[in-house]
Amino acid sequence: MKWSELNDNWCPVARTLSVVGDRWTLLILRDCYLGRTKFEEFAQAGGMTRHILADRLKRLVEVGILERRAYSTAPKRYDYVLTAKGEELRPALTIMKEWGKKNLPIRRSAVEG
Amino acid sequence: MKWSELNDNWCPVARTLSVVGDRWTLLILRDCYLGRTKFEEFAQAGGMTRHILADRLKRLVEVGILERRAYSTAPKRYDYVLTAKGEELRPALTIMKEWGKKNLPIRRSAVEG
DNA sequence: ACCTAGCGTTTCTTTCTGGAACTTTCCTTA
DNA sequence: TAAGGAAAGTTCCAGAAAGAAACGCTAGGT
Repeated sequence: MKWSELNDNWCPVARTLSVVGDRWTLLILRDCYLGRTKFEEFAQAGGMTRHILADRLKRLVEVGILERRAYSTAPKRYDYVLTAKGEELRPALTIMKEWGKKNLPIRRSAVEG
Repeated sequence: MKWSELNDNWCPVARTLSVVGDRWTLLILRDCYLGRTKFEEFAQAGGMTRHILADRLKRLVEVGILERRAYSTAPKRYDYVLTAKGEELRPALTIMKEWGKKNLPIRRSAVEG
């Protein structure tokens, strides 16, 4: 089965994962929940390449999790803000945060957010 | 940043995703929550190739989300069962299930689990 | 005129994934 | 006792996706 065929899967979990289930998308969402909205912010904080970032943002907008909003007209600039739909996924990330804190402690440094 | 560098990231969400954040791992977990335990069951239900499945199962065992347990010694056979650690991620999948049901309705058929 | 910021896009190389057959170890059935 | 099958992986190859890093575009600052 191809990843793209998952969006009509019988299982709602599979359909959700067809949208947010890849390596970087959930990390972008985390950044959104932390208040980031701009391309450059995601690019610097997220760690993925700009290439991938542009692609994932487009997909998140298409599916209605983020909204692409012009915040400046003179030099055309857009940022990305969470929609209500996007907010509904926040609890899932919260669970992952707690799980990571508890089960995957950092070895190199003790800093934690 | 490479995916593998994520396991010592400052962010607990990132660390969690370094373990379960890829295309198929969460789908394997879904199967676990549905009661599947055997390699062949995952292979048939999940839709991923056996290749990838073997790799992901190994990783889930290494990190302690699943336990590889011999259920037959004569022909050596193993199955994979959730640990307590693994059970703790169930709520995240539940949220994704609900989100998918609500926000990504099926177009082709009306069957739903 | 030149530099910088913001938001992507392009190119090239490396890594990962999909598909399908193959292996190994036993068990069953004829 | 030979044939066939089941379970749990492995191996091989072609094609898709990701990483790195530079390039492009628009517009404002100096």
